[in-house]
Amino acid sequence: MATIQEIARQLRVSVSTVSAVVNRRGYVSPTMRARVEQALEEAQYRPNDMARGLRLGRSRTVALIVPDLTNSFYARLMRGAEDYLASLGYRLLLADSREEWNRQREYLVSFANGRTDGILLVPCRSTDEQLATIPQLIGKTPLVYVDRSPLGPAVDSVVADNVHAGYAATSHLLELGHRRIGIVSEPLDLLNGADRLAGYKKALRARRVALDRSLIRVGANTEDSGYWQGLELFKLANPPTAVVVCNNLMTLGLLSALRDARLECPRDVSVVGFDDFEWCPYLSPPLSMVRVPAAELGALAAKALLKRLNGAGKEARETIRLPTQLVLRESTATPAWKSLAGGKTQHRRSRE
Amino acid sequence: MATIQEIARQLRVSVSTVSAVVNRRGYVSPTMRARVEQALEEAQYRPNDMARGLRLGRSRTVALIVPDLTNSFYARLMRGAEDYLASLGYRLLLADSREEWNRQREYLVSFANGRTDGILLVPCRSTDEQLATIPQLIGKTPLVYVDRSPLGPAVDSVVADNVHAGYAATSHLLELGHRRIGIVSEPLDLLNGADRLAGYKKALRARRVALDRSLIRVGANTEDSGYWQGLELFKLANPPTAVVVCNNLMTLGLLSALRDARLECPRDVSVVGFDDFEWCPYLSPPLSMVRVPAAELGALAAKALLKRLNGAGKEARETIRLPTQLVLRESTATPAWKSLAGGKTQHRRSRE
DNA sequence: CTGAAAGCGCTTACAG
DNA sequence: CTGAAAGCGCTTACAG
Repeated sequence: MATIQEIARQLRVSVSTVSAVVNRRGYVSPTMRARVEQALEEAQYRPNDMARGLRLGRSRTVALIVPDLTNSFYARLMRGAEDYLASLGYRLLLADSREEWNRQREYLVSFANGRTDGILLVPCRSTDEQLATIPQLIGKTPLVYVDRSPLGPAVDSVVADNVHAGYAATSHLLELGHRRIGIVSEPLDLLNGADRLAGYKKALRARRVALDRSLIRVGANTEDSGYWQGLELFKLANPPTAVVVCNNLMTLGLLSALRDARLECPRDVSVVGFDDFEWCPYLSPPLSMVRVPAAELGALAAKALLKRLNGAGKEARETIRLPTQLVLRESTATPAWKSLAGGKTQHRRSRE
Repeated sequence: MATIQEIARQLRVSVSTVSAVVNRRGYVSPTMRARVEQALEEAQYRPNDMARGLRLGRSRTVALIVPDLTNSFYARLMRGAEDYLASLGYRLLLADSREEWNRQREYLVSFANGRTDGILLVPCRSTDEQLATIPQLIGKTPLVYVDRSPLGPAVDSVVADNVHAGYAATSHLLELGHRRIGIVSEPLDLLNGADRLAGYKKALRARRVALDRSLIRVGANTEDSGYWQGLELFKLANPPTAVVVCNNLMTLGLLSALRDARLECPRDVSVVGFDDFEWCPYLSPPLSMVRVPAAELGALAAKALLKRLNGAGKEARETIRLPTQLVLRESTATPAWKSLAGGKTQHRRSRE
């Protein structure tokens, strides 16, 4: 592949001149420019970004690490980040940690060594000790946490308002008349999970509904765990008439559990899931879901990172918290005992 | 960030020695090694991959460009590639062309300029002229086409056996007794689309069912186009009793069309979709789908690329074609006219 | 076994 | 306006 040197030698001009026309900077006489451009074209010249990056000390490249790229929530988050970055001439490198600390560690090191300008991280589940090693792994590469953030305040992060999301989902069920409301929570070592559960508790408290610990199940964010935790809930002596499920894969699992327990949704049990996505209206029944603004999360995180890159980097770290939205479809309804007793019509939303 | 030079100076040894211990190559006396390792540790040394890549002329990095990362089919393909590459110490860079030629072009150039070792490409829809410019865009960076391949034979590619997939889906419907079978095809400028349609025609021919052009609708791979093409089919004077839909998003759209046409699946119309994925069993009805081995596609493409990288690169280009699988659920059944006439029980599969 | 030096391809003051 | 030269951080023959 042709280099600037070769082009310069061939044309008997200096490399600075060739470099100037390649980068459209500095003055080059029109005739000179034309000659160089033609030579570049003929030689099929392509700048070597590694050399350029080495010289410049930056690559206009940002990395994003997510815990599961097959989960459309993260795919949309990625897209939000990419669109924002592309509009400013930055490239996005993507990686999937598979919720495994070792993979995440390797990616962090790899991106830091590759001298990526900055890193966007949806951290995988990890212990406090692991989290504490992150700064050391990445050296001085700027980092912004997205969607999930560690508990310490000294980081930049962009997350959803999970407390309010949990509160809103639970309140909706309470308003329909449900009093025994179960929750399949995310792991509590994830701040998101803890916050959503806190919102649930807050909603019960606001309505003066006593907290029943047997209705709180902590899942592992997988379809399987949604299934098993759901079954536990349904075989309780006094089972819930409604369930909040804090992640989309677990919602899927809970649907299976419902089926295997011969329960019908929403007739027997109402369900509110988390992380709405394109297929939800087509599920059976169409699911009421909390929509978390994935693309905005990605875009704002990218924005915060670039700000950190360009600013002196001395401003205080900040956490941005985005509102969520409750999308009602057909998986939530007035509880059976109430519609029987009170004769109220069953609460349903049209499909759209 | 500390450099090898700095470490060497500080220790009063040569850079070669430091480099040798960093890379665990060549002989360094144990005491020397220990001293260097400690200094490296203290200085929090991280090798600069750009410098290394510039010097070595390779980066152990491969790029993958897909047309839609929010489509779980491509997410799984990506995962297959990543797993294979990681096992051999290669990194994967991901990009999403959004089915837009301009984005794809920029990524190709960017990866080529970044001196990525090789590129895996699921090409976006493009004209023959656009396709013809690809070699020029990427210079001599090795390229393997995945899932979709251009028509010329002079490329490496790993694709599904789409002719047979279309044949199997259609044959299944024919065996159930359907004779008016519609198809919502992918765009025909995509070889995949053309092949799946060819398989459909082949199946009809094998059963001596006359081809009815009004039953063939060409969609655009979007949910919207699945919806509209589906409606066209259903409002035919003589509508189909079954439909093959050649892509997962279009299948989604067709489900909406069915609903809006007040048709029930599979009672009124049977449906076989393409690109099975995790939520299909939960859809209403659970969908019978052609499963394309996305992860294998990704892994084998990565393998073919590495072979090209390491081999002298002189072997003939080759196309690898993977078999698909028909997954039967509840969206396909004996046609109504037949169950009425023949008194046969309706053909159903359990949900599993 | 260890050190001095060249060179990967580029950009950018600094002269002329 | 254009050219000669240094240097980004690394690896690797080549001497010693």
